[in-house]
Amino acid sequence: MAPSMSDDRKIPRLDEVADRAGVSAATVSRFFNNPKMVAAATAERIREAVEATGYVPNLLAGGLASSRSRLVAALVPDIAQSIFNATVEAMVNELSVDGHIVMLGLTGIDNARMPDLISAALARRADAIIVTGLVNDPALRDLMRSRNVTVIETWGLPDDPIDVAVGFSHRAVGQDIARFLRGRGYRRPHLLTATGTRAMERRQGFVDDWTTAGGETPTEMTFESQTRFGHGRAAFRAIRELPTRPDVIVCSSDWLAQGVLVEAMAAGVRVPDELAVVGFGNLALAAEMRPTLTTVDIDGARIGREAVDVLRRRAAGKEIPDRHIDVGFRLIARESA
Amino acid sequence: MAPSMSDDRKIPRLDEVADRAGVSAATVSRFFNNPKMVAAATAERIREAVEATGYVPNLLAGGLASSRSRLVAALVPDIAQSIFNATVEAMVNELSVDGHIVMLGLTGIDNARMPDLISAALARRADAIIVTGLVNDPALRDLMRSRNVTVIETWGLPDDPIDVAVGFSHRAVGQDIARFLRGRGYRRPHLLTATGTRAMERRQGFVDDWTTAGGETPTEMTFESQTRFGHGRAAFRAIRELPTRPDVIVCSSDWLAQGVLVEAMAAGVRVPDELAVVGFGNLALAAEMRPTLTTVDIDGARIGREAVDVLRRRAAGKEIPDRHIDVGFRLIARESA
DNA sequence: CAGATCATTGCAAGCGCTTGCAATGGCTTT
DNA sequence: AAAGCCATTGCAAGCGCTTGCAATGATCTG
Repeated sequence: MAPSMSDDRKIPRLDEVADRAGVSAATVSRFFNNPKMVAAATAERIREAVEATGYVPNLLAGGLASSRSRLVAALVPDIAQSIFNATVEAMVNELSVDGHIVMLGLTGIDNARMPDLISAALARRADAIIVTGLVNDPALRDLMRSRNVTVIETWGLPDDPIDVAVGFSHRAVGQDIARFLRGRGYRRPHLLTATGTRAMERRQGFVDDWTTAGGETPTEMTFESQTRFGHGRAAFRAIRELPTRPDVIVCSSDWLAQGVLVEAMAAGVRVPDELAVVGFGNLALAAEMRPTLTTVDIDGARIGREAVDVLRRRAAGKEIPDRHIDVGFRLIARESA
Repeated sequence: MAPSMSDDRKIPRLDEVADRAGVSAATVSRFFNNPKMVAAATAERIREAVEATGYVPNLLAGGLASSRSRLVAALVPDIAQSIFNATVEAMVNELSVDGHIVMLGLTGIDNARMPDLISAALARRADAIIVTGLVNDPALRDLMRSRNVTVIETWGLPDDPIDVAVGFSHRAVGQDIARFLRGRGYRRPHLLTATGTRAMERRQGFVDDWTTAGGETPTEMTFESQTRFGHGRAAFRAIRELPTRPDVIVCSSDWLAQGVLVEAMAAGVRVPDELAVVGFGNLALAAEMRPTLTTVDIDGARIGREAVDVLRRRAAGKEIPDRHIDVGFRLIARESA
């Protein structure tokens, strides 16, 4: 009944468990951290003592002594309706198997809180820091490199990773989309791009491939903020005013694409005959709405798993031969293009 | 260039900063934890020393000594496309202002991993544990109550909270929907419900209100798993086979509702004239798709903020007078009903 | 001007665990 | 039967910080 703050019943400690089991604290410690070192009979007595006392190890103390925190920081821009959620989810699930916890840090779509969050992670002596946003500040990169911490950059493949990168080539995505649309005979693409670095890389990949192949420079619009439905809507209307109407709209996110689609349907524009649409992300909706959306699928969960795999290899003392781990992507052709 | 694991440059400690600033370690500690206690001139020297050494406090050691971890555990079923994300996002953002970090735990939709995650949180001596899933095991509830940790249950208002609850009455939601539909003249509701405890409470609220007001017992279907688009689709088709066709479908999630809607449109059924649909959650899509969805909006971010507010009040030594904090809900009438 | 008050600071004893090293005793091996 | 090996366990010295208590000097107070 009383609020839990007030009852300060004593919390059992390691040595009490040890006393009860008739062994030293060291043995109980080993029971938790290195079970194969303790004899079966002893282990059983310890197990009973733990049970009886309701002992829960103090990992703050343990971490201090061993300088292993069993804490991994996951730093993402946001989780509201983020494309990164599958990655975070996979990471959290994989790591909890190993007895690690994850600190969730939200850097903001502009990554403004990145420095503070990295500090917070280092202050807790995180075993690893996994970021999806970009860390541009050289001082920060150096700080992380100077610490005994694994750093994994995900969802992209920077030329010179801080440590290890798990992701795919955004440029290649753009190129693939260009190639695909060319193959389908489209002539006048219009690009709808968010101003983020990666969306811009995809855009550049598209433009380069398209023009190199003799296509005209695509018309385009960019958006400052995170792209949502509303932007897609507005964009569709703006596009209708264009002197030469595009025959396909290439969006930097499925949200954007979905907005365009909804507005196109409302305007009675036939998709893809009059106007085709391509998205990016393959959200749950993409395959469910009508028309179904042609988009690019990234296996976000796999990115999370691969990242954890790197951590495991490190923990096992193995070297990571290739600092770039490419998980690729898949262009999924559906009804909209 | 070398992987960061290998260069073990020495990490600066508190006393090195102290030496450099010509003060004792205690003073530097106070500089970080209780700045108003140190003289301005001294603070400035310390600041410089911190800067020069690149010192980052070791919060494992600090937490051990002070028995304050500045760690809050957030335990949610999942984050894939979860209705709880706004709550988690708000919490993380609010807490980082106070210098707290949040440990994200995914309990699974059946809450199977809840016990392990609570142990993990207690092992890190979390200052607070915030759960959205239900903690049914009495032993677990007692364990948490016996520890010096604030426990906040969210998204519901259990009769006897472990500590504090922030949420709303699911029963009342069901009742409100029943009242609303009656007001609009609907007669034959059909319920689509996930088997979760809370969805069931809403269902019960609906049924009780509906029948009490003289309505016939609604037809219904329940789903074992997490409800997605696909379930809504399948449900729609099944409903078409019913002997008496319902005039409104009440879904326990927007996903379900959206699936029904998509399938209804495809089948040429006019919404809401031939068939109305009500959802729950007010996802981003609800207002964007056509027809727009009548649903119930929960201010998830507010739940997160209120929870953090409770933590702050506790930290300030204030008592929490009411252990139930009701954030309410809003039924949003749109086109679909 | 003596005594009291206050703002700063340092001392040193922990906080609860981990782990290198050494000790113990039972088994093998020759 | 002596020597060597191995599995198990205990000892004790930290890990890096916080904080109650006491000391110091400065500023007030009457």
